[in-house]
Amino acid sequence: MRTDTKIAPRGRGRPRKFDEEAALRAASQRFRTLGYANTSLDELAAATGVNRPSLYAAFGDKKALYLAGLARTHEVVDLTFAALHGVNYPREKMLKALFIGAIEGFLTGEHGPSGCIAVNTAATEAVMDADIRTALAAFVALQDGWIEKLMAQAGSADPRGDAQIASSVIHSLSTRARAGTPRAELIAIAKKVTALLLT
Amino acid sequence: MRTDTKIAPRGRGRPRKFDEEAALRAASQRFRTLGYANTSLDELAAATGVNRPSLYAAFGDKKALYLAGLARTHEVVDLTFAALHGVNYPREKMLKALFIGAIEGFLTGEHGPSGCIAVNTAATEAVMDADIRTALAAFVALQDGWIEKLMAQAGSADPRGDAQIASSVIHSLSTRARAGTPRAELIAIAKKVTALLLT
DNA sequence: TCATTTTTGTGCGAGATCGTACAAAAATAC
DNA sequence: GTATTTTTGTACGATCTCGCACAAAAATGA
Repeated sequence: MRTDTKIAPRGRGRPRKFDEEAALRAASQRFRTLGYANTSLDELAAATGVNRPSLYAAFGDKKALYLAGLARTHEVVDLTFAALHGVNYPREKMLKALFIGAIEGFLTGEHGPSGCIAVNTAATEAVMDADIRTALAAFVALQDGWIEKLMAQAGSADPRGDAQIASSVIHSLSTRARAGTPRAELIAIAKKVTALLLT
Repeated sequence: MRTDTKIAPRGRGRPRKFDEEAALRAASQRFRTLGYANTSLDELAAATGVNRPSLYAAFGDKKALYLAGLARTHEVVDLTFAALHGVNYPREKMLKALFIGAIEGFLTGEHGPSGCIAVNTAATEAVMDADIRTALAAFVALQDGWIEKLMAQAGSADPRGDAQIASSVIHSLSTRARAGTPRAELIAIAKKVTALLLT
């Protein structure tokens, strides 16, 4: 993953000192680690290298920044699934790619395994905040839908059912990663589901 | 579920005006809805009817109160699983009891479906807080362990594997409930996994 | 060179939040 | 009746947090 991006010139006034994409990445990372409510704007400013007024100018308030981070994650996940689309994997290899990819992603993080920002931070806010709930639902639907497509492509007899189960287990793998479950156990669970789905 | 409990006399000084169990229930409910970070002590005081100094005297600080709520949930879940232990259900009926029980519980809540306090609020704090991470891991292990026991009792050929999958799907059902997924869809997912586990 | 535009960065103000100090209240023990 | 013990409830201080105001800075356009 490239971390250096250019700062596009924006015409008239004083040029920006920060890259919006990079700032969004850093902010998302912080939100993922700490959760929405635990992440203060001071921390976001420190993490992004952008001070609060500039963050507000660029993204709006805290919630808008969080939603932008969720949307960015949504895009990244979308692209990741799209990359598997059209690749001619049999079901077993496809499932392995999905689970291993998810697990390795969930195990990354600034302060230990951090799982998925949507499953483990958006879900917390979802009950009280309709916007975040909508974004979470869209994220879940995106994952369910893509896996269904991939299962169909790989010749599953029940793509919808297989996708719902695989997707659900991925949600749990995210939560388990945050709980400190070691990689080997996560992989063991993935293998069990894979075997079951292949029967 | 009984909501009225007696206030036991505590010997010497002025008697308590509140029931510790009832206060813990109310506090847990609030934590489950709002998440740990979003729940202020003012809200807890209002929800329990106990003012802050008394809450501190009875439970310690905010985190101790949250952990006490998690522990109480742990006990309740433990008792619920224990009730199914020894009951002579075949696998299908046992799985149905597990999934339906989970789903109906997840759909309750003060402000819409609130899922599971451990999966959807403890997981958020787990990365930064070792105590909460430990409690979450214990909760997950409790559920995995019980379902394994129940699957073995019901004659599963791979109780461990079946339990990991069923337990994982239950985690996802909690998250999906908070995302606003309707009951019918949650039940459909449960049915799909049940069918798969019975093959 | 001078005006215009946009970003930066300091600083602030209103409000929320946590935890506790302290006196009054309500019980028991002697 | 008096002393002792425990809880209650008000009040407070210290800190954090959010969002913005405002002047300085750094670019472009005329």
